[in-house]
Amino acid sequence: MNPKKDSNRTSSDFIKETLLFKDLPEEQIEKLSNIGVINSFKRGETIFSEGDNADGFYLLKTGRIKIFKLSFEGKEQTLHIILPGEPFGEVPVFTGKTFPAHAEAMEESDTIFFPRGSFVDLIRSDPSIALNMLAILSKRLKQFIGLVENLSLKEVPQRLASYLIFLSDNDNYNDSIELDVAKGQLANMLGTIPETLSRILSKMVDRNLIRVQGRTIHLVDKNGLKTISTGERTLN
Amino acid sequence: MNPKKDSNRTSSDFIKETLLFKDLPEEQIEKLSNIGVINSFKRGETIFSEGDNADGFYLLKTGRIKIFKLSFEGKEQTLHIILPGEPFGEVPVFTGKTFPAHAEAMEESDTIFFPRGSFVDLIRSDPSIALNMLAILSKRLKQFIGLVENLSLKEVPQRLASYLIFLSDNDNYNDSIELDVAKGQLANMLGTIPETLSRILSKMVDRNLIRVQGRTIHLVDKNGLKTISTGERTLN
DNA sequence: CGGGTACTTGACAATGGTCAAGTGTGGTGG
DNA sequence: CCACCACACTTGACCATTGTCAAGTACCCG
Repeated sequence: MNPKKDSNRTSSDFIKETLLFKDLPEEQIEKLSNIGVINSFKRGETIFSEGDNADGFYLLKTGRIKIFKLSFEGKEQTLHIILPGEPFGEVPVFTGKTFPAHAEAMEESDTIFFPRGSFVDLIRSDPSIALNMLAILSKRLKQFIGLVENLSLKEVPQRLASYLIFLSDNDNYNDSIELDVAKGQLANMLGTIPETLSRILSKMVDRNLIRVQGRTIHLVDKNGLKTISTGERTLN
Repeated sequence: MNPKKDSNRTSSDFIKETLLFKDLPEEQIEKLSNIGVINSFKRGETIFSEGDNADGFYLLKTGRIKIFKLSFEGKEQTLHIILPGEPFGEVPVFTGKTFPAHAEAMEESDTIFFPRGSFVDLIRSDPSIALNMLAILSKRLKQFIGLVENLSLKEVPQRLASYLIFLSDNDNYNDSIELDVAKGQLANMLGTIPETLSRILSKMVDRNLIRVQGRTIHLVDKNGLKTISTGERTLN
């Protein structure tokens, strides 16, 4: 098989199914897929670092990307986990010139990079792209508001309970869920550390709220979890 | 004086000087100022609450608006303080239908309300508005990233030091600053409570980092504050 | 001058982080 | 197929930071 031709074809097929570009006419899609540069990253590889100059943004084709901040001492706070079809690193396209956070591949990932200039031109010519991008940024803003709320107004058990409920609402209606990330990574997302997460999980098991088998978690008392997630009840 | 005519005139003059609408041709400005509905709020009055249905967004003409979240127990986390010329409540225009947070006037304030439909039409017809709005949302996203970083990765003294340095960089190069909000409100912005803020201020005075006279703060040792703000040094 | 609000200070409690020492567990190579 | 190693996770003892509750002081507005 011819890798170049193949990746071109799948690129345009892929692009037109993303939330960002779904409304574009075929010809624009073609143009985009010629402009976009495909890059592959191995698990753990850095895509960009906070402060790096940004002359464009990325669209994730396959894999998963972690967007995060690091403290002076090296503690990590995950801001976002990017899934296939989502753009990332788009903030500096519209504001300044440097990335406000770090991006790292969580697994083998393929990205498509779009240079800033041609993307801004596209927006000028096609307002539906602008509206799509506005919707994406607004959604992200909302997610950040939720994250701020968690970090500032909720304690770790509440955050964990919220996350478990969130997963079970999304996945299925059977009350057994599969963590999509390692527990250490989950701690980073919830704004805590693995030790604390581990302790709270055991406490929840003691209280007969959940059962844990590796990454599988059975929600035994979903209502109990809900009252904890709102802060009505505590874990003590 | 004729209040209606007057407010119309100042409306369009005001609108064309905002970041959002600055690039619009005169005729569009006129149209907007006819569409926009002026509302006045007294100090402490609620503009909207989290969960309220949103069928448009606001532009602040005069005064100050606080955007905030409340916890179950009633603790407040300030997300943003809106200044004249800035839009607010714009997120649900592009995503869903309800406001993700509360908005309250911090002082006597005049706002201009734009219904969703006509604004989306405007974006479709004029891409420069879209780019302006994208710039505004991106900037806000960046601010939220900073807030998350503060809440998750920094302790309160670091947050306070960052804020003091931020004010002094903005205001003047003379190392004396004026708090733009009450200390209790500052505590809400920094993700803490008045008691803790008060204690840390006194500690900073003890360490000869600052001097405090009401809302005026003299930065005695700006370098010291900087090393604290990064986490290189602590306050102990 | 009076009253309410904002702010300060103290004693205490608790949440969650640190450090250290285990206990799995999965994947690779022999 | 098993052994081993690295790494993820767990658990315990301890401590720091910050929140709670209560009381007192200062300050501003009418």
